[in-house]
Amino acid sequence: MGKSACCDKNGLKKGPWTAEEDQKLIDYIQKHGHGRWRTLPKNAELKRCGKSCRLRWTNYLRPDIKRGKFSIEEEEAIIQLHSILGNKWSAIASRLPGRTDNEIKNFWNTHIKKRLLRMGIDPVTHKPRLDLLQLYSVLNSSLCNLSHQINLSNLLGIESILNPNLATSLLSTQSNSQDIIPKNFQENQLDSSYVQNQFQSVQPNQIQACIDSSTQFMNETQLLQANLEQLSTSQTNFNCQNSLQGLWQETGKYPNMGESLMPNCAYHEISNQAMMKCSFENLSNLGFNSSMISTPSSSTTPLQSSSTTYVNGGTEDERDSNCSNILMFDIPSSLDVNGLL
DNA sequence: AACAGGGTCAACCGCTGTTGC
DNA sequence: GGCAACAGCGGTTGACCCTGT
Repeated sequence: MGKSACCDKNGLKKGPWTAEEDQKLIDYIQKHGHGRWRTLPKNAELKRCGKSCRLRWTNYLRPDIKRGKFSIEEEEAIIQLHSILGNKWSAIASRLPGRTDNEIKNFWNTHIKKRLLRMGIDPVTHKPRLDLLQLYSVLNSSLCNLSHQINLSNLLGIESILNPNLATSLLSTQSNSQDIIPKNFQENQLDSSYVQNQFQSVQPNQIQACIDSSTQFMNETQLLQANLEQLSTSQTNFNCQNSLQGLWQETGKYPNMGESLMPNCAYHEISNQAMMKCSFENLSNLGFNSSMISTPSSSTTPLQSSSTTYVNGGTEDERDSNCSNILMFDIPSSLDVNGLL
């Protein structure tokens, strides 16, 4: 369908450019400037279509192109810009000097997208993946049925550390479902096979009800993120910050984190996942079969004493590891963690 | 050494938006 | 307003490279 490719006409060349072709194009553009791409190939004695010449110039030959690996700052900027602009690669590229839309698009598809997926974040919405949320909802629903045996305040063990509102809200959600908050954690160890049976018996209307409560849960995580911000003692100073702030002012839109957040380039979405991780790990502590509970990072890294989260790692693995570090909550040593968990 | 599988990225394709007549 | 030419964008492809077996 549609018109035929321009290069099909007149036996124009396709495929990789040779050094000779590159030189011809560079020489011509240096002499005459770019533009009028349609007539450029003929004038430059190139057997290419204008489109191909434009692409070669803008994506590869342009003198102001910055080549090489993306820095962490650039990566953070891309993630943030993508959360605002979506797949508007040219708009994103215009805010990253020296990078082309094609380069950013490729980098997104080959690196960032996969990393976000690994972290349980939907690369389209920049929120925790719906399937994980639904899993949480279903588990939550199962917990509704089992509420006589579950100490939900223990389930939300991080509440007192991070955001009492979150737990309070969830608890009230639970009590709206006629839940009763039991008294003591020792009584509440779950038999995983029993939970699995409950899991299978969940009705669609129960699932919907709990998806609704999960929506509230997500809203509350935004408050949680604000608290996490306060916990962080080191603010990362990214080059993109001014650019992003300008963009936020232009669009009036913050990167889906909730208006209460201060704009900076820290990866706020982490907090959503961190919340899920905590919830899942607490579920694990309650005896859920690990095969039922997929945590973004299954390791049980010890709680960190430092609250600095930004590490300028180099390799892919290191960056993943850094993300994992960000997920770790900072627990003051004065707190009795064992008591909370 | 040979092969398979996966990752990367330059280049292409098809579509849409803009401009000029 | 309608049309054609052109520029630009985002999605996709395929050649190449690397790594593991």
